[in-house]
Amino acid sequence: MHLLLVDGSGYIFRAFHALPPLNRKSDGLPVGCVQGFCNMLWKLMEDLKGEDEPTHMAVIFDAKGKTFRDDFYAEYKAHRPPAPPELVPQFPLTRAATRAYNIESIEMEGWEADDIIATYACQARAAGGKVTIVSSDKDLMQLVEPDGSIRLLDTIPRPGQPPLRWIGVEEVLNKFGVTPDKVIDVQALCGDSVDNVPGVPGIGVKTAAELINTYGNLETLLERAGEIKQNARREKLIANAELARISKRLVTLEQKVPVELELSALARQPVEPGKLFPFLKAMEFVTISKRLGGLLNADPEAWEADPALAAAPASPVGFNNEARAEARAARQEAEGRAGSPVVLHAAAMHEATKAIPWTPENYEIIRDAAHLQRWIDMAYREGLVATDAESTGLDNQTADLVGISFATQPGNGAYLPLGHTQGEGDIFGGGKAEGQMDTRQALDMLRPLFADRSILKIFHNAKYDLGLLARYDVAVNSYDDTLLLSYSLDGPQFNTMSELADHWLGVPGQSIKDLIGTGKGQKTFAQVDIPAAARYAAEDSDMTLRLWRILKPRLAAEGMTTLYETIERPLAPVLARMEGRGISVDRQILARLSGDFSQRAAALEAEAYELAGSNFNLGSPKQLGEILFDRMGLEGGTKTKTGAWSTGADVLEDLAAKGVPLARTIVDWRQLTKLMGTYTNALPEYMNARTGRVHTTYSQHSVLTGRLSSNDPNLQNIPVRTEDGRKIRTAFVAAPGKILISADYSQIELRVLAHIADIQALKDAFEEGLDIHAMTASEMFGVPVEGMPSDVRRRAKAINFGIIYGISAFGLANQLGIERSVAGDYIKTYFERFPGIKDYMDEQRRRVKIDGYVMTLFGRKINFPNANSSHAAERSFVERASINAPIQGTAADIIRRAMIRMEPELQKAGIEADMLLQVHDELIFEVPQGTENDAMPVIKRVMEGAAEPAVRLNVPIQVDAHAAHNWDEAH
DNA sequence: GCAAGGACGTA
DNA sequence: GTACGTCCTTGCA
Repeated sequence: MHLLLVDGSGYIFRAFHALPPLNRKSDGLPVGCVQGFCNMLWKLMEDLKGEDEPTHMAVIFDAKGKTFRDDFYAEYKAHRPPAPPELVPQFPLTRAATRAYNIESIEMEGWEADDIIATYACQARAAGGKVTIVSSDKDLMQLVEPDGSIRLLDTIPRPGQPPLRWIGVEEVLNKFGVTPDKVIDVQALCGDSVDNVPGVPGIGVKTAAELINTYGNLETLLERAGEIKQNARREKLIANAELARISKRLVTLEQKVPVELELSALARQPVEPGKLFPFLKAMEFVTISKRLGGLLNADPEAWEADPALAAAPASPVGFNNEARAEARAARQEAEGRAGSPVVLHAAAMHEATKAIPWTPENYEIIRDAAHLQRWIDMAYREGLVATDAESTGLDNQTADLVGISFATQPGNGAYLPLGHTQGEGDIFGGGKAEGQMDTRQALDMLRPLFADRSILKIFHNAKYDLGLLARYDVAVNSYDDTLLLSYSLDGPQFNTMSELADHWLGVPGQSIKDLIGTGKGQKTFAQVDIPAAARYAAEDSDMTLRLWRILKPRLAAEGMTTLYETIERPLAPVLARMEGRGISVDRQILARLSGDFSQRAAALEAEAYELAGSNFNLGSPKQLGEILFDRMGLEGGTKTKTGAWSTGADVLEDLAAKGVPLARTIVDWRQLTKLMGTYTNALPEYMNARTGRVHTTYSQHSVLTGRLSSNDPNLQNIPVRTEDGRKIRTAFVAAPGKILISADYSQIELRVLAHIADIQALKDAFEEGLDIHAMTASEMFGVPVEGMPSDVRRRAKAINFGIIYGISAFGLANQLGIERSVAGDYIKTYFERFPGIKDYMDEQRRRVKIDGYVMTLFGRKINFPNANSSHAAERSFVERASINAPIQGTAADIIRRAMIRMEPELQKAGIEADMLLQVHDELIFEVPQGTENDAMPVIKRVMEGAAEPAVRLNVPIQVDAHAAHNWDEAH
């Protein structure tokens, strides 16, 4: 018999430190050690052929938890740091690898791998067999037998040494200066700092071997310690005799572990392709699979990946597609499986990262090129750097760069100040503060780093930094964004660094207000003194890096990799460029409108005072309510939730219809003042002095359903419904020599609904290009489309929208001004005419209660933590929102995909067109005049095909595009 | 100076 | 009935 025992745990740790990191391609799971382990096992079996070929074999691992040694010496291995988080998911995988090779994998709680190895080695030797222990652990040297029946084999590759190194008595003598039977006595004296075996302080291997060789063994030495001549050595031995005895117990391997498997059960089994290839495929080890396939004369492609270990399916999930429903089931199972490797990894990264202490005193201030170069070098060594640009404001189109911070490992950090000023209270802002690098020199050094695709830059809100850095001609390739990671995983739940730090790291986030103040006395970051700024900025990068370590692995664990990598991350630079371009606004048109509106508003104001019989603040709903309902005593007033009179437009319209002229006056006045306050007066304030254009800021991470939002100014709510409102659109103009194109999706949400809920009648109508609201009316009310009264169509339109919004009889009645019972009948009829709708709605209601979220066709999750609220109104709200969210969200995903593809497609087609704005289902472009007819078909094609190939919609998507010199005419 | 509420602009 | 952002008033610190 020849028994081969492999020290699996020892191998994993050595592989971890020796091999470069490797991640599974489809989900980023670390698998470097697993791959190394697989290679090692195979190579071992190849190398040990002929007379060294083992007849029995097992791989032994350390089990987690305490061992009997901890019972009598609590400090044993106490200083050992927790396993690196990348290693944690690989522990179970190496066990699985062993089984895949059809080799016994053995571990026992309470025992170290070495004890189990010792036990089997002794058993085999007693049975007259030969034993080879594959390990480079010196603790196992005590087992070596002079007769060669037990040997160690070191297979860890070392430069300049043969690949296989046999360790027999001679090698043990070289290492410990004694024969194997005395190794434990030597170790008892010299101890082991790694395992925290104390030994006798001040005695090393050399002295220990000399003493043991002189006195024969440890007990004799300790008994006769008084005879030793050297004073210090004698006293140490006498004082620490007990420590030496404990140390000996610690290093002595137990040879009588109650092992479960008999020796005979370790007899070698042939490799079975049916066990091997499903594992290798799950790990995505293509090269190993091919090589072993050739050697075993088997086709690796004949086996599917082991579903228990494979990457979670990232494919999007739909409602009406059976294959996708299956994928969803598989993914949810994967998500719920606590022991799944990616889930394990994510949890380990979270734990490990949280445990890293905060050491702000270590943050550095970079004041010269040499120091900056050291940080650039560190980024190259790590392959990544978290970074954050500090600037003078929140708008990256006007703010100036003040400094840049970096972190390459959790706990380190540096700040490169560039634009700090000196001297406060001086209206000229003082000069440049001392001790800062020249901005141009620093950026020249940093440009290659930011552009280097092999170095990952980690931002929090990359869009801001990308847009700011672009103004300094710094291009960024290869980046991650913790804000978008968080949004992909958790939606808009955590929006700020502060909230993320609080939730994931358990530390309070920083407040910029503490540095720059607030209100009138607010400073800019440039005025903050450099040490304080450095502490803040470096910590920001440190936090970003820590958050990244926690959030990135969650993508794979929770099946959100595709969403993040194909939609969220690539969209950020597209938005940054749109923000940077801005749109041209005609100041004169706005000024003329302001004049017109304010004159008319003033007239209405006077009229209102006349009608009310007194002057009051027309802008105060409180005062208006009191005048209408208390003083004038009008009937039919309703109260808001705070008990104030309700004076909304619908209430005033009702009153006007009942012959209250004041109500009409107020409605008109409100419209005009709204247009002035929000648009004609406000927009010119947003014109950028540098570009002469208006630059909105998009928020990619604020909307529950996946839509964008626009702010400062909001260019997604420019008026369109009223004639006066539309005049404002005429002020959004093309630059000289250019023309605007507006391209909008026609009925995108109803089409998405028709697809998701699989409504044949709706799909047919879209296929035939019918007027969808007229078709609905005709189905519901039995009125022919030809010559249909406009009111009938209007009612059907309201119902169609109602369906998208998660219809209720109450809401529909309100909208149409009809009885609730009539609205209920409408809904009933609708469900009868389009039966799939009800199924869809019920399915979403059911899912949100089970899962706490619903999903778009592209796999975006929309969370509803209150789905099972005890508050009935809240529950109903969640039900409606969960019906709407997959529809609105899928439409949002589609236009996001269109935007990501638009620029490369335009370029490919040789078309010069700048994408300027997005308004949920509409994209605005600026193109050279005369090229619009070339641009529009490309734009249409990209938008209409944006769902594919990820999702094949079974309704046609239609985009209408128009070109004109201003937005009103183009729309 | 700030937060909340009401009102209203968009898809 | 869904999803947003902004302006203005009000009330409190």
